[in-house]
Amino acid sequence: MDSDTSRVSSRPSSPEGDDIFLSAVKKSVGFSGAVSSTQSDSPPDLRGADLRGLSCADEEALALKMLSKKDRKLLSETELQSMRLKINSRERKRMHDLNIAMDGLREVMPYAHGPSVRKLSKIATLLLARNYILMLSNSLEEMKRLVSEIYGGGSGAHHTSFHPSSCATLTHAAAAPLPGHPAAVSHPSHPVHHPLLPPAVSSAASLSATGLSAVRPHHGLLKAPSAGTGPLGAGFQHWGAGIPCPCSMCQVPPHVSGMSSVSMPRLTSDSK
DNA sequence: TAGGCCATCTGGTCCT
DNA sequence: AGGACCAGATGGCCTA
Repeated sequence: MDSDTSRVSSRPSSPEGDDIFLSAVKKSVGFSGAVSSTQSDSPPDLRGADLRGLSCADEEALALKMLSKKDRKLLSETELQSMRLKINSRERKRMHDLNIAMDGLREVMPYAHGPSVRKLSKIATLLLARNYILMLSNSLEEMKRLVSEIYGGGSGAHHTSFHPSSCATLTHAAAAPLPGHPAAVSHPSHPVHHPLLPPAVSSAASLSATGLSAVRPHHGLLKAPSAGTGPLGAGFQHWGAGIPCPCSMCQVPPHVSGMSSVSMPRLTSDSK
């Protein structure tokens, strides 16, 4: 009944709730055809033949007229069953909302969005989001530090004077380049790893701590290898495209007041 | 065919 | 009491 992420990237993570609910109702009422045998849609003791046909209003009314002990028990079972359906429906809705939120998270992730790109799995989305947040906050701190270096009255006020040291503390020389950065895209053998990498400060220890190795993002997140756009695709080509790279190589204008003005919408607009 | 990922059901627990 | 949340179980679909 569900479809998987790899089928179509735009696959809705939530199937039609009405259909599922209706099918659940059918199944619960005794519509046992085309239903998986093991998946008990209602407690096994409630799936007796007595409940078949109670979906019909007439038969339900008829059952209400029968006030024997057995039928009262039946009534309570039907109530129990309807309650079960309600609970199941709520749970479905809850999971659907969760999936919607997950889709929203995917949309703002620095990851390719397109028909040829497989949707990130849930665990990959969460791990990527975590590391992306860490990376952004790290870059923000670095940015603040550089700005204070420039305008703080130090001898290194000139733009080029601080580049080597600051850049070294950033990601150019680090093992984990910023996503989309030239240093990052120069590793085609690790197409999807970079977006998942933690900030430059965090090293392999942090990487393993996040369990990223378990995600194995290279194992086919791309349905078809897109050599042109790379793993980040059109949605996140380079920091300079929308998110200024904090290094001086990428020439962040000194008049940029802060990261609050950084055009983050780039991510959302491209992700569409 | 095995493994990964997912949706759904279900019972339990906690909270309001 | 009712709802939200959670985790385990189960089966379907897809890919390597």
